[in-house]
Amino acid sequence: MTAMSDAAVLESGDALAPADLTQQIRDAILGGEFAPHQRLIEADISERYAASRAAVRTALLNLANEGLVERLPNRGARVRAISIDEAVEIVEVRIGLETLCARKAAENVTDADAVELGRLRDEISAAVASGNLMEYSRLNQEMDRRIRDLSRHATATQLLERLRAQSARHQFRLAYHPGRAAQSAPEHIAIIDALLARDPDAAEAATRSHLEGIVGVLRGMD
Amino acid sequence: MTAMSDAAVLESGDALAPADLTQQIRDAILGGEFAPHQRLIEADISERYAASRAAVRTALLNLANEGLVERLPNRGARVRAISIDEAVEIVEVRIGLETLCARKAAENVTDADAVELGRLRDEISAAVASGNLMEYSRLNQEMDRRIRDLSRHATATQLLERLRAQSARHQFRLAYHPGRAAQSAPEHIAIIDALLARDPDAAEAATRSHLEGIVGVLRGMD
DNA sequence: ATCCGCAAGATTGCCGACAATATTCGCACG
DNA sequence: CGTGCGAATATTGTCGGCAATCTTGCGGAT
Repeated sequence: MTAMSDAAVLESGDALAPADLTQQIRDAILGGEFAPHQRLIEADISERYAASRAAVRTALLNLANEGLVERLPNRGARVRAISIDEAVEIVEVRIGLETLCARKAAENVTDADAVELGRLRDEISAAVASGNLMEYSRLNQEMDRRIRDLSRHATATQLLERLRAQSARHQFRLAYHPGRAAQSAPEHIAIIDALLARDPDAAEAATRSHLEGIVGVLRGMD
Repeated sequence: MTAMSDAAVLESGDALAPADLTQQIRDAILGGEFAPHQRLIEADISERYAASRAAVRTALLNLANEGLVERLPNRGARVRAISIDEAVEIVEVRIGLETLCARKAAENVTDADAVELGRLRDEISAAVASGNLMEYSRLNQEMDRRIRDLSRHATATQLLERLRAQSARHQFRLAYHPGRAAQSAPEHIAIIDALLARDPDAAEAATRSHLEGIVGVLRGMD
């Protein structure tokens, strides 16, 4: 029989394993609970989540790998802040990776995939027409994930997922940029159409064009 | 207590810090002392390098981030084996990243850089002419690093360095592929010439052409 | 003879405590 | 009143030991 720990704050009962803890902290960062540049002191987090310091340490190591936090030697971890310049760099890299994926994806579209893509296309149109930005943003992510899956390119997929996590905050801001949806929606439709046509060149061109548009908008943001 | 000669595997007396230990294990993997798929048992490595098991653990975590080892939950770490397919994927990704860097680099070449690049060009020619493959391979790496520096693109640079470490073994085999130097040398020269001409389009084209050649050779290897 | 369960060994995962390092604050000194 | 030095504090880094988990080898039942 284990003694009940009354030090637990949010989680009652059992201590968190590092894997779960990593997810919790990740969500907290992505959700804005931990602000950029905020120091993540192991003891504090340990107490907050009722986990051992070793577990916190492991979790922070994981998140550092993903690029969500940065670790300064002997000076601890803090939430990594992605500057506009870095966000631009990330999108520039995404151009190289996503065009590759788009091209591969276009070669791998099965008839079943085509049906799914067609439905996604309609849902995107509907979301934009009804001005539902939240849904539109979700569908964009869904589409990007679908393309990564179709590409069957593990290396590019892995790198893209890392980059997406890092720039999640900017991605979010972008979605609510005035007039952004109106411009990007046709671009997304164009990418899907290229995939449906099994046309790698068109898929690459549409993807590149879309991402270059994002670079332009990012550069325009303060 | 300053670091002493690190040539010996067994350091008597002093324990190794995780940072140094990471480098030692990295070198051992890249140097072939640890074969692909070989299990890296923490206790064994701990004894071999006279380091604590925690230090070994940290080092293995670092190397897992870099993609040199893979960690199976509750089953330890082993040297990651890069298949030909994966090597092809890596080069495909490198196309996207290195063309980006080449383009940026071409825009950043100063007169001083041009002198250095010219010297590198001559050295490459000389190494090929004299059939010094080892030197040629070294110069290729030197050139790639130079281009990354010139690109001033931290994101792409970081990803490229990871990928290079992962595919070091294939990179090595490639360098000694029959007739490989004769074909790739002109391609490298072309890249340097494009940089010297400050021509981003030419730099991108030359880089892409070069890497696509590597993809072809890799696909031809068993 | 073969297969299944079970115990013994091997190996990683986790934790609390201690040591090392960086930062901050007080205090004497110019 | 500013400045450099040193102690006190805050925080991370490291270690050895124990618990959890996986693998392996053995014995008995069919």
